[in-house]
Amino acid sequence: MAVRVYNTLSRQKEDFVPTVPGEVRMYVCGITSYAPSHIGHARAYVAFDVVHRWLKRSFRVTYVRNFTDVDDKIIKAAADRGEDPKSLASRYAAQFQEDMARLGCLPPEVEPKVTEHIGEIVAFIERIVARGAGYVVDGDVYFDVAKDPHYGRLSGRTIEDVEAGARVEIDARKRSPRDFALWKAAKPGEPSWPSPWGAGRPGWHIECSAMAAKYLGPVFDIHGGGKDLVFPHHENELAQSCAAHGTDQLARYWMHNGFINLAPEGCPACGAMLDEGQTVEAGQSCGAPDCGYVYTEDDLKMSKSRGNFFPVRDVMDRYEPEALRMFFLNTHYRKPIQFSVAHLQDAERRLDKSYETLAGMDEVLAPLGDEAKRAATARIELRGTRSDASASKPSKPSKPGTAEIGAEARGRIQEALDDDFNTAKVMAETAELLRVANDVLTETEKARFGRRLPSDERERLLADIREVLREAGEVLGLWQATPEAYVLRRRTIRLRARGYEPAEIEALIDARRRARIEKDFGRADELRDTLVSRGIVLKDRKDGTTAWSVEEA
RNA sequence: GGUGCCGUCGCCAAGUUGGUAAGGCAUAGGUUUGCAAAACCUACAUUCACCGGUUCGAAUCCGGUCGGCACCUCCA
Repeated sequence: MAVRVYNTLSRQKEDFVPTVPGEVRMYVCGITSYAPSHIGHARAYVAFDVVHRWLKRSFRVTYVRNFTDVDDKIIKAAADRGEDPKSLASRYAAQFQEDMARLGCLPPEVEPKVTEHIGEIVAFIERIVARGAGYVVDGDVYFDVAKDPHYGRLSGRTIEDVEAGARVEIDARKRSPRDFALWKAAKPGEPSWPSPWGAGRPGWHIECSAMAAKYLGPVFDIHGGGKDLVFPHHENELAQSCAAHGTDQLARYWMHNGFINLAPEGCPACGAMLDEGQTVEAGQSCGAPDCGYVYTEDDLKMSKSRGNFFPVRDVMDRYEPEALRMFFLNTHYRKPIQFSVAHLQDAERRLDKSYETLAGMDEVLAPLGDEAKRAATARIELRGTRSDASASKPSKPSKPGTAEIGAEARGRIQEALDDDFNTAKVMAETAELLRVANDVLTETEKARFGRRLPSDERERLLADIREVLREAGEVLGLWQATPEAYVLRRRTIRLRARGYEPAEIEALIDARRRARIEKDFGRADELRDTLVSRGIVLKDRKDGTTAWSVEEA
């Protein structure tokens, strides 16, 4: 088994064989930095972050993601605010990097900006013109699509299709309506740079070709981006790069992630659509039979169409960033995702629960020290399968004994990741492992194994599972926080949202503890009711201590 | 008009180079608990929008129908 990647160019999964053995060069189109990044950006870069992380385990990876920081939209946004385009663009670029960090995305190896590569871009255009694939009109330079016999191969359109569907205003100066600008002559008041064709700025598309060539060479391994970029952006990049380099391919594998769709104007719980023009208010319940979901303030904000500019940071301020990430990873990267509050809350609950289990495991494993961990690490090793590595047999689902659970899960997770980065499958596997771990932690494993496990076997099993989860988490970019810290932080956030001090809650819990010791259950229940009314959920443990968590306000 | 994608349990969602339907949420029983909560166990799609075809065998391949979405203009 090797890593397999769905290639948009061939419309099928292919074995991943990098051009240079052991090395991967990937380019993913970054953002045009003129506004806060939205959840669609978040989805895309989380998807490629997993690609990055997974390939890094077995290859030396160079991941390049650009910032387009000169462009019509930036110029317009800056003009609207009376701000300098360059400073506006760099402000949003910095903000984007912050957002990505909060989402747990590793920074790419290179994050080039267009304005810092004008020289390379001009040289690139010169090469295209020299090869006869570009032409100059009044200080503009256009790419001559007719010179590319393969044009349309990526998006599956013929040249006729493109012309027939062209809604662009026809520019008589262009030889063909499908020709696109490589270089745009400067207009008054716009940022511009000198060039052989006069002052101007790069057209869209060319920056990616030029910067990819600089950092990755004329032909590299993976080129990625959102599905919307297939046409015209990537189609044009492919055409112009091949023209400039005299090659017939740019990237061996073209990867495109699916879109995020905003929740429809309807019930987030049952999905019942609202009628045209019908509105709901917070507190109103869903009219669908058997639903009765009560709309919250948030639902309305979320479901209200705010176009695509639904900023990630707003979502992350309101919900756990890691939960947003988990929500994305629960769906395969090529599938569309419906964004809704209900789904996000579901992810948040799952994440909280997983961290609680992780915290429980760490509690058991901590006293054992590093030796147990090292032993588990030696048993478990999660890495991508290199095409040049010896083939491993796909593991068949079986009824594994405690010694095999970790290793077999690891095998299935590896297969899932190798199979076009199937994170949804990985999430399912980790859910199983979490269940086994909980089983052992609550000492209810008898039903599963037919016997109570002796403590050394329990510890070994927990260590194995912990190790698989740690490694899977490393690839998914999940569970990177210390479980104990996470649980504490979540509790604090929710407590604050409800306006309670940890100390006053602890005091109530302690009072109840004393009442229980005195077998004054009436008083204990009374205190619990008080706590429950404040959204505090108590979990009495076997050792007499009480764990607690706070429900969402 | 052109191009492409999708339609799997009440909801979310894997599985699509054919071999007999992962996982999560919800729900119903149960174990556990002073009572709870949490956790765990069990149950929950003979069926994959519909119709027809190929095949020993199809959710997976082919044809058609219906439904949804995206792109063709800036977009992750």
